[in-house]
Amino acid sequence: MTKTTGGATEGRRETKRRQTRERIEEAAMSLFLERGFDNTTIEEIAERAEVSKRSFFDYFPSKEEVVFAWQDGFADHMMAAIASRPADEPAVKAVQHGLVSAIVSAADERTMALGELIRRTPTLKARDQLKYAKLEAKLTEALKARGRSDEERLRMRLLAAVVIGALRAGGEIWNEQPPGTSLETFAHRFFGDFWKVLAEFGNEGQGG
Amino acid sequence: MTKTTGGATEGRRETKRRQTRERIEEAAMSLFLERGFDNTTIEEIAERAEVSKRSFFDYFPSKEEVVFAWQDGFADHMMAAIASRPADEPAVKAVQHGLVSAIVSAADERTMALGELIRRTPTLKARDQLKYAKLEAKLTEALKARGRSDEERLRMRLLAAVVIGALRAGGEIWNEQPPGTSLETFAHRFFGDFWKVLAEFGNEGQGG
DNA sequence: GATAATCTTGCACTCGGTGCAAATATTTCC
DNA sequence: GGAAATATTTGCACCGAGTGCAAGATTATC
Repeated sequence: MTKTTGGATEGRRETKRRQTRERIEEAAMSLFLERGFDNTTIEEIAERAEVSKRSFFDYFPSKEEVVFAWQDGFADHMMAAIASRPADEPAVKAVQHGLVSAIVSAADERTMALGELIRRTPTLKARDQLKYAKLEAKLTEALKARGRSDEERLRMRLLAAVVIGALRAGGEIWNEQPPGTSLETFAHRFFGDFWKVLAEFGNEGQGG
Repeated sequence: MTKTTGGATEGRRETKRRQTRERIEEAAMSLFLERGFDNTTIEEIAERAEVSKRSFFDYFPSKEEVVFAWQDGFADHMMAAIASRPADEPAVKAVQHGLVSAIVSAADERTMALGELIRRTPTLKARDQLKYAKLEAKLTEALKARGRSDEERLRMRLLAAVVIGALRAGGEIWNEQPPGTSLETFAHRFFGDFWKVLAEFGNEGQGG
C-alpha cells in the first residue's frame, strides 16, 4: 500500500474493518437504546461486538462519538444540496432547500430514537450542541462560496447563524408536534413562517 | 437550620463555605490559564486551594463546571435587564438592550482569557455550546412573558433562537476585530447591521 | 459542655481513555 | 508455497475523573 499497485480494489482488510466498525456501532446503539447511555460500559459494547475493549478505541475515539458518527453524512448531504442549486438563486432559498432536503433524507426511525436518547442524557446534550456549531461552520463555508464581496460574505455568516438557530428551534417545535405530521410539510410551513417573522423582526429592529 | 431560628444571618459556616468555593475557583482558573485545562489535574487544584480532592466535588460537580460557573450571572443579568424595559417596547429592542447590557457588564480581562482558553481546548468547546442553549432557554422564558397569544409566544421563541445565533456569530466576529475596539460600539453597530440583514433575509425568503 | 447537625477527609472502587509491546492476520514479493 | 513486511487485534499496566461510604473534625444549638 505504498502508493500504486492495485488502485481502487477493496481488499479483505478494508472489508473486515468496515464490518467491524458497523458491528461496534450496532452493538453500541442497541445497548444505549436498551439500557441508556450512562448504564452501558465500553466493555459491554466490545463484548457484544466481539472485539476487545482496546479495539473499540481503534474505531471510535470515545463513547460519545459513536452516537454522533452519522452526523457527518447530514452535513455532507446539506452541502451537496446547496451546491447543486443554481448560482443565481437567492442564498436564502438555496439554504432552505438544502436543509429541508438533508432533513427529509436523514429522518428515519433510528434518528428519532437517537434524538430521544440524546434528550434523555445530559452527558450527550453538550456534544449535541456542538453538532449545530459544526453544522453552522460547514454551512458558512458553503454559503461563502456564493458571496462575492467581503460584505456579502459577512451576510452569509449571519445567514448561517440565523438558519442554524431556526433549525434548532424547529427541531424542538417538531418534537412537540402531534404524531403523524408529515415532516416535509412541517418543514415547509415552518420556513414560511420563519421568513415572515424574520422580516418583521428586522423591520422592528431598524425602526424604533 | 430546620426552618426558622435565625433567618438571614450568615454564620461562620456559610462564610467559610463561600471562601472555600472562591479559593477553589481561583486555584482552578490560575492553573488552567498557566498550563491548560487538560494538563491540570483535580488533585493539583485541590492542593493549591488547600482542600482534599474529595472536597473539590462538594463544590463543583466536575472539572468543566468550574470554567462555566460564572455563566449563570450573565443570564441573570440579561433577564433582569430585559424585565426592566418598558412593557410596551418592541421585544426586539428590549432583547437588544438586555443583551448589550449583559455583555458590557461581563466583559473583563478574565472573561476574555477564559474565552481564549475555551477556544484552545476541544474538551470545553462542547460545553461552551451548551451555554448558548441554556441562554436561549432563559431568553425564551424572559420573552414569553411579553407574549400574549400562542402565536406571539412562538414568535418569541424564534426571536430567542435568532438572537442567540447573532450572539454567537457576533462573538466570533468580535474576536477578529482589531484590538482596542470598543466593545459597546461594536455591539451597537453589529446589532444595527444585524436587523438590517435580517429584514433582507426575511423578504428574500418570502419573495422568490 | 453535651449533643446534634454539618463539613471535610481518606479510602476503595468503577469507568473512560492511552501507551506499549507481544501475538495474530493480511498482503506482498520472490 | 513460503518468508518478510505491514497492518490489526489484543492484553496489560497505567492515569485521571468521579462516586459511595464511613470515620473524624467543626460548627451550631440548647
